[in-house]
Amino acid sequence: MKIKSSKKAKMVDVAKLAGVSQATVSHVINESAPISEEVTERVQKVIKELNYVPNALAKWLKQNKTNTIGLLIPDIDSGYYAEIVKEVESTLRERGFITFLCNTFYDSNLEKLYIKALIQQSVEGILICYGLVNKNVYKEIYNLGINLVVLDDKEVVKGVQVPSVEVNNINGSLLAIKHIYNIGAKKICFASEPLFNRALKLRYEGFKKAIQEYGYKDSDVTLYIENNQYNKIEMGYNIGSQILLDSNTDAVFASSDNLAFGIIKRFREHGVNIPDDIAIIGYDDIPLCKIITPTLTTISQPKKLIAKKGVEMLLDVINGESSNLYFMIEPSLIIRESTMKRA
Amino acid sequence: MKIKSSKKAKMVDVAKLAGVSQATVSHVINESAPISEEVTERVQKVIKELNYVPNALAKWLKQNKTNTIGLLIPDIDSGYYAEIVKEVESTLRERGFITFLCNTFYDSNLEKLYIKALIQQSVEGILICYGLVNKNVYKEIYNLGINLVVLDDKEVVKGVQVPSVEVNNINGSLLAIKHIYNIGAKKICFASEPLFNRALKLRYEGFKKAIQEYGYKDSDVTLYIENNQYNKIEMGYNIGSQILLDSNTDAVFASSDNLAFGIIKRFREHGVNIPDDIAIIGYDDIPLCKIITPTLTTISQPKKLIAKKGVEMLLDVINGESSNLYFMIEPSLIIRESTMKRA
DNA sequence: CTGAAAGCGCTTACAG
DNA sequence: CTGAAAGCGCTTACAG
Repeated sequence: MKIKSSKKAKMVDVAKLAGVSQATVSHVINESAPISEEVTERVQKVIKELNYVPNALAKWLKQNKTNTIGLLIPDIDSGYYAEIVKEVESTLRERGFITFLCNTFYDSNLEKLYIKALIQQSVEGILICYGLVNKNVYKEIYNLGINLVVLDDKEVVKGVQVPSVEVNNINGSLLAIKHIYNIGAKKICFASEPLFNRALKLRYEGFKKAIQEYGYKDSDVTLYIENNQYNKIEMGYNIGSQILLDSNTDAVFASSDNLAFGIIKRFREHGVNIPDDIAIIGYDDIPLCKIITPTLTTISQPKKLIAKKGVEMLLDVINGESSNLYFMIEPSLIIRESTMKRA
Repeated sequence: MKIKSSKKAKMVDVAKLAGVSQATVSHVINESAPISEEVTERVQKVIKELNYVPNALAKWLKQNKTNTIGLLIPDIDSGYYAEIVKEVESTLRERGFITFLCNTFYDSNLEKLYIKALIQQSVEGILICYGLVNKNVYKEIYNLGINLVVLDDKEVVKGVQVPSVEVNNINGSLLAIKHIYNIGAKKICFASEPLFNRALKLRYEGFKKAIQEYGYKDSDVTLYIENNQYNKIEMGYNIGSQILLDSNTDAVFASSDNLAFGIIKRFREHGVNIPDDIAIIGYDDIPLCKIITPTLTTISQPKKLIAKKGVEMLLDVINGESSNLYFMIEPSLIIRESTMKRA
């Protein structure tokens, strides 16, 4: 679409054509003063005529306020974060904020780049939906006095806790292993991508705690933890073949649904019957769990609640309200076909 | 994180503390004049000391340039758009642009709201990744002289074609039906969400053209086109049960992969063997096609190429370069298990 | 190599 | 109910 030759109208152009001052135009637009009906109509007519659109940059600069929030996610292409984003955006929109979404790919350089850009754009606050790869960035944000809330992480900067919302990952693993125990699995395993963040570490901690609690001996437990970070489904696919080499596994606990999907794909290719030969349970409860064959038993993260709480906390921080700066949410077990033995 | 009590430093603060003029600080930061090494170092030291971050709003206002681009997608929670977004963002970043991502949910009000917000924020251009629900908005954007490129749509505003990139949807359907014909399907059907946009309409057109070309009689063809727009997988799930009522269908052509997934889910629940009882082919080639059971034969959209072409075209429009304002990309057939009969 | 000054397009006390 | 004027935090010719 070609740029029209006519220049963009400014507020002063509207004022001139309407025969009023610029201040009056501003008041009409923002309803910030009681302008007479006659003048109001005249101004509005000119605004339409000139296709006038206020320049938000100028407004924000003057007001020292932008009503914008930065949102950092690691991977747009994950059902989990997609749901969080939707909820965060709509909640913020209701509260009059615009969201700037940034996708970091877990790349430490991109994390820095985006946060710098957001700060330069004078966002009112930043909501980070995962534990940053580069923990130093928390300190940088702190030093600049930027309002910040983090989901799924817990950090202390200079003795001050970063406001955060977490799901109880320890209990998530406990729920998973309890279920596996209840369906009678004797030989079990824990499959995970590298434990590069707090959530994954805690799931592993919870797993270790759970096997003690349910009396699994070390010889009945195998760990498959990848060394390198890459596509989760592929990681699962590779782990799947390792599991098959240990022919006596009864149940797999995967640290994420996507990992479980990869494992399932491998099992399926080798004619392994799920759950009769091997049961499998995931983590996250992304929408796909209901679509896959077999449908996937998993630990549900209350994503809407996480998002809502995070937004609430951030708005409190912005408004200087001293609310709780930490909130823990409990996960739950969703039982589906992948652990429902027929016999 | 609490707001630190110290105020944010401005350029003038840096200037004072470094004992130079504001202009000099600006030149150091932007390397816009040959400042002596000694002064440069002094200024940079103060910048660090004060944690100074330039205010982009002020800069952009003065320069009348933002290096930002608005990106509109209808649904972040779709593998298709997620891939497009990734490619668009990274391509734009290489070219020095920041992307503002907006998720419209196919909601005509949100479309307007976001576009207005983007224009007020003075983006250099807008890239829309789907046919807008509200076609009038194209005209509004045109009237404001905003640089625009659209993917997967083709519109003319006031006699001027909106710059756009399309995939050849007619040929996509031809490829699909040709394949269905080749595997020997006699009774076939076309399943689709409502034909609310150009891409879906063209896929339907292509389907009609294809059945003629391959000699299917009307009595061998059934249409399942939903009346209401809702979750695609659920739509597919519902269409799936309708297809099963017509017990003699040999092959299904679904207008999107997600729709196909819903159909597959229903078939599976009823013990229908895919592809031996009924073959199925989707459209889009989202990553999930390789994961699902059975893996899904589909028409591949070259998403990276679409994204790259779109960005390229938008940058051309912004720079006033008179490139081609329309580009058509050819789809291809990806054969997987869902149409690979064993016998 | 460095600085004084105008100006980007708005908002907002304040005066009348 | 309306307007004159200062100022938000930068950039950029221009002068020296």
